[in-house]
Amino acid sequence: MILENEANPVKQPTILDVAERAGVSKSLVSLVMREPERVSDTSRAAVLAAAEELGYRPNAVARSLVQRRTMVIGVVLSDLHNPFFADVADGIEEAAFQSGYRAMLSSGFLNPKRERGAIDTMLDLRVDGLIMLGSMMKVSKIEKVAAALPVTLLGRHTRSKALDSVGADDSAGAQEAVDHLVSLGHSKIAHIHAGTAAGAPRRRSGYEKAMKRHGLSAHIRSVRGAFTERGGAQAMTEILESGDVPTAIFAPNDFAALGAMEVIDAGGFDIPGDISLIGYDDLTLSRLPRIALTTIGQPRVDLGREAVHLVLERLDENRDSARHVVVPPSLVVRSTTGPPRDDVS
Amino acid sequence: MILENEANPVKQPTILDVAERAGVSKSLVSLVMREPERVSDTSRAAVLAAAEELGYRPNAVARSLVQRRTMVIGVVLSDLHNPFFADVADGIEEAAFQSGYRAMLSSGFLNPKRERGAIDTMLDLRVDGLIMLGSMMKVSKIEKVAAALPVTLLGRHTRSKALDSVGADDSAGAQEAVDHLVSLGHSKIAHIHAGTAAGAPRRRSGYEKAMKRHGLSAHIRSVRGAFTERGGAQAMTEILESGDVPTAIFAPNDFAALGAMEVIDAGGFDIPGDISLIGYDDLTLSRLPRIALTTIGQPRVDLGREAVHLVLERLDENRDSARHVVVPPSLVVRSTTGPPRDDVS
DNA sequence: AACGGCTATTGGAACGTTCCACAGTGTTGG
DNA sequence: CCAACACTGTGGAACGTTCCAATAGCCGTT
Repeated sequence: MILENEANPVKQPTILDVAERAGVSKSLVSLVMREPERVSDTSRAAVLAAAEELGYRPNAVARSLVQRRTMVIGVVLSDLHNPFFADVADGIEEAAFQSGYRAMLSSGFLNPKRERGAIDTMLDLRVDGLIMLGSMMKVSKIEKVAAALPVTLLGRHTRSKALDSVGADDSAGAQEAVDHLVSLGHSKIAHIHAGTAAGAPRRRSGYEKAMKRHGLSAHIRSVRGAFTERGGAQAMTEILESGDVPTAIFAPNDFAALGAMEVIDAGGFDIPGDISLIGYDDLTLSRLPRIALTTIGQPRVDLGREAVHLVLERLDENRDSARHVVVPPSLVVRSTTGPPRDDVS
Repeated sequence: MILENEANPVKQPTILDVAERAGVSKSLVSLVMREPERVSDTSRAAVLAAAEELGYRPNAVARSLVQRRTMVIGVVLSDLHNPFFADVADGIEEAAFQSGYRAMLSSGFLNPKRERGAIDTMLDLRVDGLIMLGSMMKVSKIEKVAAALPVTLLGRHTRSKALDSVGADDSAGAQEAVDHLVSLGHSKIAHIHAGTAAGAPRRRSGYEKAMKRHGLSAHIRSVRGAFTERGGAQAMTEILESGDVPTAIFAPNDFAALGAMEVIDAGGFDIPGDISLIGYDDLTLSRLPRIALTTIGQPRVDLGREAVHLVLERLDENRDSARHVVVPPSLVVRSTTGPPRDDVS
């Protein structure tokens, strides 16, 4: 008895095995797999039967080699834990599948070095296009990657000539947030900003623009925070300790809003009685009843779909100039916003 | 002027281009890429310089074809949104990378058909091994896949002879939950169970076992719920409406606990004053101060690492019998559990 | 009877690597 | 001074497909 010493449990059948069994040439088997209608009924049946019996499965590696296409779109997410990206990835997988492509994901672990590694892996595997979700790398580095294949940046704005991008209109979203608060009667509306992080500057300028539009320039107040729970908490602490407490807070995203919420709760203030709070992103957890955060939602699945289209335009329609797509966000009203206590303060 | 009509922005250089430029054979270039120390200093320098100038990057597709190995471990997650899987995936990527492999993720969208599609993609791409996170497919179908490559099931128990598995000890975790409640003085402890869903039966039997061990057989009470917010809410509603309200609830997971929490809150009961609540899984959101759920945590990153090792044992060490690894869970105490109001009821 | 035009099928080259047997070229030691 | 051996480097086969030009067979037309 001879022991099988292969690492692989079973050697998989190749197109030649199928051809031999069906009594035809390998070319015909290949044709049956790709364009069955172009083969005679008898041959097709024989090939299909042989393939079935052997459990044949075309080797995508070999196919990719000769076609110089993998039909795979690589997706590098900066953070697997961010539920926002999960929704976007859904849209990406969906759209890719419908166009005959498949999506493969890899995580960057919120770390530019590891993100670089993830990209290299994708490049080695010769994916046909790349979508970067919330990348933390420098645009100039990403542009170098874009010289080799179509790259779309998602959730981050750029004016790059080499790169496509798709994102929500952060300025418009911020203005919607302010409009909502003003319509409730607020005027002392403070903003926690997240510095120069992706999307943060536009949210801040949208806030300022809307405040001016409502004649509230005097009340503009931006406090430095970050896109994290901690950043939101620190900024909120600073605001409370200043003694001058606004009636409403516009946080740069939901995580920061959550941090602010904790500090407001701990300070003995009521939300929204004393302070209204609005976030940005509409995380899944923001709709939990105990949280019930009013926020600005982004059309996540659409974002994913749009990103795939941008890649495919370059791949299948030879577009070679950059496109930057902007989609509108929308307000989601829940329980953390309401009219200020003293309408006439 | 001739227009470049290629779909690919730039044709990537091959090993032959590098060889020509460096004035050596392709074999030598290959050797420099794989075992640089076996090449003379001058040749190595020449090859490296040529590769650098050309921006050469070995084609993993071609390499995989000849080596019949892709050095990729496929990970099929049943749901990208489940933060539990995100942590596990971290462990997987980490461990795979350290062993020279790379992990590629794909989502099954909580749908057995699409999960099947994700697996087929992985199989076509000839990944070397497969890890399934919280799969929704029948074990018998997965066993067929396991005939072609090493497969590890994570977060789901099986006694399969063809498949490896790794999971936390759900029975032990459930017992820890009960032990904790009993040590606080509870005796009327009800359990919301999730039927036959993955892991649910063991959590239920662990609950019953612990109750018996504490001489509380008379108080055993399992109400049908599910692994979702909604399922938890429905079961909790049923419990409250029964008139016989226990002093503590052990939910089958954190999502269900969240649902129960909403119903308890809405019913005007205090947590943990009137009712203590304990979940299972330790989701990231469970540690938000407004939630602060006491729960049973699983060593997620370790689970991921262990899954990779199981795959690699088959791949690199030729193991061919199934292994089922169980890791112990641990209690995480937060604010939803406390002593019952009337210690002497 | 020869030919043109179909349709169905085939063999071989190509894709970009790795792997292996082998060929030079010194160097060492008997 | 030559056999043995390291050390470097090379050419060709192989991996499993797709693609393309070529062929075989058949039918109808002149």
